[in-house]
Amino acid sequence: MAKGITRERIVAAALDLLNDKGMDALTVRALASRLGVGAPALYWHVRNKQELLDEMSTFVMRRVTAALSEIAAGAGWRDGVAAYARVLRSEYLLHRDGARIFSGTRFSDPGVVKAKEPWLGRLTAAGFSLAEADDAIDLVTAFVVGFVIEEQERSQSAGADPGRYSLAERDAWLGEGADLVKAAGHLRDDGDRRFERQLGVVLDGLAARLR
Amino acid sequence: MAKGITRERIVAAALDLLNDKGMDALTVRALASRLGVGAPALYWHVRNKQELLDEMSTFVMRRVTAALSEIAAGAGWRDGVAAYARVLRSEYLLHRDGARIFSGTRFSDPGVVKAKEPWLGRLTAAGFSLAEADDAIDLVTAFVVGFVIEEQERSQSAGADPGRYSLAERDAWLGEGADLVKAAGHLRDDGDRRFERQLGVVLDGLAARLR
DNA sequence: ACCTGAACACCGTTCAAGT
DNA sequence: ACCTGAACACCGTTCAAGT
Repeated sequence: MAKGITRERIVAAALDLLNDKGMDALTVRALASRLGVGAPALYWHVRNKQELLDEMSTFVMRRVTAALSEIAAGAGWRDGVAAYARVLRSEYLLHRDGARIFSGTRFSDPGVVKAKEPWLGRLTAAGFSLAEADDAIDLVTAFVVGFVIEEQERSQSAGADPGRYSLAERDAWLGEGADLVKAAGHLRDDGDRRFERQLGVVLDGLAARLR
Repeated sequence: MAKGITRERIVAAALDLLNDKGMDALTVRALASRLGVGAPALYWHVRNKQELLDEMSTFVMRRVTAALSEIAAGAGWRDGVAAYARVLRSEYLLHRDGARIFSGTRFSDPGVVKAKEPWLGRLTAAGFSLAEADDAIDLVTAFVVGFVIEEQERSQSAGADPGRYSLAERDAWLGEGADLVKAAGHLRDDGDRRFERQLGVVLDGLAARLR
């Protein structure tokens, strides 16, 4: 019953395995056994493990572009860019270590790269030059990637080593001085709010380019 | 002559090996042989490979904080934050896949975290609230991490697969349509200039918070 | 205290052979 | 066309034993 392995089923199972067991446990052998086949069977459908990882990240990015094509048809540039940032973050957050694994990989699907087209159109229509529009998309993408990498690392090592991020232990670990660092740690609120505030700063910076 | 392995020598050799051969070739065995010892010898000085990676990233971040303590004593907040962003980027660029490997890791040295203290002081003195100052540092860090991950991935896969990033091949790969994406690709200039422009946008966004 | 030799339980990948 | 079985050249890590 497990036969009839396809490229899509392999990618889907790989994403499941990643979420279940984490990056280190995402091995060709474990993936194959989850699909009910031997490890060499996968090499009929996929050139090597790197191609599998590329395919996984292409899958995630296709979901991002699909989610975006439904939104933001008539919205202003600011709301549109904000929606892009939120969708990218939430898709990364769906997968363990998503930002680290899926960022900075080459897409096997031209459609994912082409998805930039309407955004460039919207931004230039709003008054940005083409170069500014391209910079804007790259900047927002870079911000989301960096933000979520830190966010996921934090939540993961909090799970593995609870107390490492408790405020009291952190204060003790920091030792003498560093009062502002400690105070800032106590002010720190949840990821959603911090994301929205920092995204707002980026959008304000982009808005400043329109004058 | 190769004896007298220390933690520092191991970390230095690991960074060398990373630059020479890349992430996949950074194995405990290869590192040991470069130091003229057997692989198990390293486990006397380091708990496991993860601890070695943490130590490497702490080393890199110590260089960042050291470089910063020499600059930016009397500079304004904007120049100071810009200097931080540039130093962080250039230290990441010194190591192959530096941004991906060294971002989002836990520091073994409280001193690295404490280095935020003078920055929080400078930003609050300039009129930011403590929460805004903390956000500002995180935002700039996230931007640099995301930017350099993309930058290093691009330069690495350009080295491995030349032509993959040639404009003509890329245009052909994109196929029909996507005229703005293609035009933006042709406008794209070098990393330094793109970094400075995007950093400027972030700084403008932060400046908007001062009113 | 510091390192070696040998071993354990794994990896990704290849390839002849089966159906 | 699709998959198995067996094998190759590796991994990270442990541990008794040496000095």
